[in-house]
Amino acid sequence: MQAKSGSPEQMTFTEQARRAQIIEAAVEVIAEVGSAGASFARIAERAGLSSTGLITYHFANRQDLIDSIVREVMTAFAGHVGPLVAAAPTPAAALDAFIGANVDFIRSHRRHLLAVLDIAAGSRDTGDGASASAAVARADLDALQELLERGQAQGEFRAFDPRSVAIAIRSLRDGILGALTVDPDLDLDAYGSELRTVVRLMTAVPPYAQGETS
Amino acid sequence: MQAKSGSPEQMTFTEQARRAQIIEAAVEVIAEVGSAGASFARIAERAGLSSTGLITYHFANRQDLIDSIVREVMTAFAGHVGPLVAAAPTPAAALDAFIGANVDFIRSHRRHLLAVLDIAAGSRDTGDGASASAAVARADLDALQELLERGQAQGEFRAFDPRSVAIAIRSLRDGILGALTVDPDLDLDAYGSELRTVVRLMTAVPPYAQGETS
Amino acid sequence: MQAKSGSPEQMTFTEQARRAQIIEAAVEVIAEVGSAGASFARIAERAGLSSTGLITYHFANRQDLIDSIVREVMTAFAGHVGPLVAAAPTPAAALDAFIGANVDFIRSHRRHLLAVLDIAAGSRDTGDGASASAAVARADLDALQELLERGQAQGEFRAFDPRSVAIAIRSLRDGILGALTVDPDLDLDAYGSELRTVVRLMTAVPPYAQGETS
Amino acid sequence: MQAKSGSPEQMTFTEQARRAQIIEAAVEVIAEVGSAGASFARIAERAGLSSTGLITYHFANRQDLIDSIVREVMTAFAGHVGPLVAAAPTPAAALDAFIGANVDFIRSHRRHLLAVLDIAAGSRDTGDGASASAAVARADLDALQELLERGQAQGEFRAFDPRSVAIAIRSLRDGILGALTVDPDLDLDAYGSELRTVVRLMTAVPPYAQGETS
DNA sequence: CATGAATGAGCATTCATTCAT
DNA sequence: AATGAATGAATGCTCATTCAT
Repeated sequence: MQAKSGSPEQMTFTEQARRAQIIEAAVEVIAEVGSAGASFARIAERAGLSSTGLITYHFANRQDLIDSIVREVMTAFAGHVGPLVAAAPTPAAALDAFIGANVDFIRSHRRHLLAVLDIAAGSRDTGDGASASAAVARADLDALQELLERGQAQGEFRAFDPRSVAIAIRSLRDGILGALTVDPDLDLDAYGSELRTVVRLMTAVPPYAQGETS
Repeated sequence: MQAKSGSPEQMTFTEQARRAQIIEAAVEVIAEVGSAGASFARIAERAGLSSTGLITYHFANRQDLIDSIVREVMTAFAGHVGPLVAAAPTPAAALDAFIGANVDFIRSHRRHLLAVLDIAAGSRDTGDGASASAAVARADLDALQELLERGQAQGEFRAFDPRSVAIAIRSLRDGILGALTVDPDLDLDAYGSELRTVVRLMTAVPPYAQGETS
Repeated sequence: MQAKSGSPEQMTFTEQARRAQIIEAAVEVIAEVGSAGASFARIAERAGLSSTGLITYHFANRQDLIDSIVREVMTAFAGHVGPLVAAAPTPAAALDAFIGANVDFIRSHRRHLLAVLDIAAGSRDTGDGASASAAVARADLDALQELLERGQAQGEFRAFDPRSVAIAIRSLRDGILGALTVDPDLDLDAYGSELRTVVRLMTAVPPYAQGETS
Repeated sequence: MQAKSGSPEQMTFTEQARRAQIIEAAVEVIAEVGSAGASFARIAERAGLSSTGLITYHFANRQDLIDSIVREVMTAFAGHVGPLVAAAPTPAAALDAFIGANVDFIRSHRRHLLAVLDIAAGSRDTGDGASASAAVARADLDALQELLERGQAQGEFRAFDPRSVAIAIRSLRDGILGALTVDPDLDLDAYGSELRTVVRLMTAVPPYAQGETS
């Protein structure tokens, strides 16, 4: 009778299409007015639905909708960034590809990421500690840290605390969206290339310093 | 008859104390459940007030309360970071001091900054673009950019786009709070010192370049 | 998603019925305690609704509800008075029919008119001057003035300032409600017939004048 | 300790002055935004008081303030109209003086009367049935009726139901304020003189009709 | 006499959610 | 599968009134 959260295979085609339509509308609304301002009424209006009841019909509740958005966007994100990073020959190249792929994805999915970022910012205190966005964020950070450790093991990266630098790199990535919000005309190409330089400099083994300090 | 927003000198002692008490309670609540979830009811409860009416009595508006929080925190922030940065002999030292002072302030005012960051994240779509937090954020970024340009002029920093790197550094600073939210046990000392290294590496004139130009 | 103000044809049967029910309850409450005292809570209670939310569900606004009441009552009023006035053979007969029809309508719709009068009295200071009730009142007065001018052109009415006498007649009509409020046991039949005499006397061509011109 | 409603003799000079000042401010505010919109905050602001507490200090409660306004204005009204009516040699002259004095008083005390009219319109349902304004209105009407009866006894007025015509005349008088509200530029002189004519015509003994019907 | 801080009831409105159809 | 009517809790805010000073 009600909102199945089961795997997609159990859904009819119509069901899947409706869910996608609602998620897309919700992403747009959240990107525009924030998660807090994205009422079911506004989302339904944007999606051209006749009633907010349809949202509750397809999603168990608000949290389910929000989680679905995060899952959807992060899946697409992983599908874009993952292969490019995996294809890189060395950890340094992978890190460079990671920044580039992130910038690319942000360019093409700005609203989706703004929405997810807004959701992540607002998901505190839920008690269960395992909101979809928090879990995804943690996994993301772990992967980055592992990449850094591999690079250190192979001598491509200088000696740093991998957790700290992973956090720093994630901060830089997330900061792009913040910058875009404040200044929508930001030149993403220029900023992205500066970011690649910055990340290279902060991770690279210093050419002389290495010898000098030893 | 109500809620004067006049300068603090025009306020009675009681008025100032109550406002401070309410602001403190609001900061705690916002840091915990976000600005959107920080209802007057919750703030009043936290502050031990008998009713939400007292909040409206001391602040004209919800917006007035929010703006007051931002003003209060940013004033304290500027009071801590500003002098330390100003006292530094060179731009590079100033940048290092900036990171250090930020980490210090975040350590001692975590909830205050979480609150302000949450407010800033949620202040979109207002249109006028002149919400208290947006203005403060812009001024902050401009100051950082100017510092970088001075350092470049004095040959302390490598050639980079000052705006981009200013944004990057701000991203790193703001990211601390995000990291603290996800992982409250983060070792701030360790992360702060890694951050200082990272910022030095990303701005410093590369050793070989240094040699070439000398 | 909510509170359509569209034409009645676009409404479902249920919608129309609920709106009518709420309007009827609101009229009763306003007639009793005035527009200012007619809170949604009181109206909902009178209508037997479970919550004030249902009022906001069917009407966009308090203003929308108030305007709907005025529109509804004035439409019924025009539907009763208009044809009777239009059917009269001469302006004098029309004026007589106007008074009679007004008294009739007041008798059968006392509370409705009390409500509308109260709304009209309270709709000041809005500035735009185009509240539903103000517009209706002006149109009403204009029609009355035009009737008087026609009567003067046909020699049925004495020479008077048509605007002034229109205002006077409207004052007499509106005064009925005031009198009914103060003294609910007022004999409307007696008062109505006296009013018809009074209006005839104040507009008729004086007998001697009549004789002179014949 | 608190708001005495006792006779003026028991009040100090300051007390009297403060009450007058508050009443005057309240009259202005009520005339502008209506009784419902005239909050203590607005009245205190208009009167230049530092707190609404001062109003409650001088008046027992809102009803006391409202009643005081009505009493004050109606006393002034009676002081102006009464003597002029009493000085007239005949009932017909008294009635004519009554209309003239009313128009005069309205001209010089427009806001005061608008305030009282608004108060009267909103004073329903109080239960005790004896709100200050209702009592005053009744006394006013009784006096008018008595005047009409005297005129009939002396053969100056035609045979009509004195109560009905008294109500009609009061309606005409009260209507002036309504007209002034809708159209502030109304020519009071012209309207007043038309009103005198109208009242004469509706009360006078018809020159021929009298003979014809007998 | 006067002040201003405090109180708590009441307001219109928004909202996610339920449910009969 | 979808609709739209209904619910009731929650929100920011206004208000008359109280009271210690």
